[in-house]
Amino acid sequence: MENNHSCSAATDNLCCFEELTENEIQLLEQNKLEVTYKKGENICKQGAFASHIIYLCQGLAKVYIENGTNSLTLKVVPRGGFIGLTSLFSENNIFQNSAMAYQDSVVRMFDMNLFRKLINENAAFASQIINILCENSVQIYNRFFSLQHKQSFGRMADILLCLSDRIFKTSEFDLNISRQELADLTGLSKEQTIRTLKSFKDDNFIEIEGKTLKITDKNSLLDISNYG
Amino acid sequence: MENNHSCSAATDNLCCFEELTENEIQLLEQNKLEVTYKKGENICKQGAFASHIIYLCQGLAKVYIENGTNSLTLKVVPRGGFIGLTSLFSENNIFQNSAMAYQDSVVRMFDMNLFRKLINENAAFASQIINILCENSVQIYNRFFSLQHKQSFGRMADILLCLSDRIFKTSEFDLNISRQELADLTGLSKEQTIRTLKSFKDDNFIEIEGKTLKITDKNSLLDISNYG
DNA sequence: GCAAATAATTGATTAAAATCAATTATCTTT
DNA sequence: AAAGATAATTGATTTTAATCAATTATTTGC
Repeated sequence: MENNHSCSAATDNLCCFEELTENEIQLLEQNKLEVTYKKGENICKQGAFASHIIYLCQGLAKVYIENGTNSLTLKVVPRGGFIGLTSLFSENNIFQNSAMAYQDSVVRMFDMNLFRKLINENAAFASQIINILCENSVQIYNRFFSLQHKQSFGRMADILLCLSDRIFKTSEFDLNISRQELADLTGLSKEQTIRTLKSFKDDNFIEIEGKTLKITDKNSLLDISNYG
Repeated sequence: MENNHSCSAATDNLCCFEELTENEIQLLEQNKLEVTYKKGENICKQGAFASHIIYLCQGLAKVYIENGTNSLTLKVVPRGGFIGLTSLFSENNIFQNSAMAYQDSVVRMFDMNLFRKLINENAAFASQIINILCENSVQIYNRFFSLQHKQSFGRMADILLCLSDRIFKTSEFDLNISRQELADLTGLSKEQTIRTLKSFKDDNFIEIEGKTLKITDKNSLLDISNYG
């Protein structure tokens, strides 16, 4: 499993819209809604009616699963990612997960039935959606494995590498989420999250300066991710 | 999250093949391989070349993710389920997970590129595959949540309810997998698995007679699953 | 059917991380 | 800028389940 640090990102660079015809794009455009969310706002709630497929144009969001007590961040969705794709599943018109904006975000909402119709009529488009779903599954599986079998250091290394490689695409980035959010990503308590971060800092694997986090020793993090 | 006991099954009753034309079915049939696996044998290995999509005709299997040290059972695949669908994902010709036969099993193997071709040419078929992928994702997400946020009793309740409701479809079934396999399903050690099972037995939620397991108090298990 | 091997069980100990409790830092609002 | 609120940090304690070690059942191969 080298190089497989269980990224929680949904990197849908694959642009499915390219497969649509002029007409189909127009249909989508005519029926789309554009909505702005502020940092911290809910984009959708688990259990609510899923009337639309949500496409994140700008910003950053998390998709999470919750019950009364606990919350688990399933994935981080960057610009270009979809939210609510699992509700495409027939006879399933409710959101299976919640989503929240990590940053101020802009989304486009496409009518669910229209989206389904496009899938049923345009195989190339459907094929792209399949790609997205598959890639997404692979990432969640690896993340699942990470949280299940690695302990605090490995989990933290995985998440930091993911954020760096997949989300921000630079070794130095503004970690503008709270420690609690980071804890939800690692599946640790916020206290344990803080202690683990501190340990990485003391070992000079990372630097933290205010909200800015810099990975200074990626190889060590990779080692920790792969156990060591 | 009522009624959502994080089932690990892939219940693809949705039969995607119905959407294929005579010609397409013939194409698939002409290029299929049929292979038999004995209990315990590997059906596919993570990292190996994924030349075929695997369809489980008979038997029962698990899909799991592994590294050198640990293994995590992602899902139980009953008759009618697919293995290796995530490898449909373009430019990804390796199996992302391993699969092993829980029981003697028969599979059909469909050429990956042919399968991709059918998806690209038959939108209704593609749509069914999307359904399967979505349903599968929802189940794995719930399972992920269960293992992440529930403790031993809740996890065990989830798995027993899943096996009963989704896989065997009866409250009394032959649990012909080892305690270690059950441990992999619950994400617990085999010792803890045994202790948890024993506790359920002592509380008269289940009866164990040799390899036969009978759920005698489903409501209590549901309560435990939903925390209590 | 018996021996060896494998699996299941039980108890004792340890370890990892959660929780609890208190303090300090940072952000918000006016 | 001050006050209050929220978030971050640190230390102490507890909890859960893993690990370790030993024993008992059950299979399997001959």
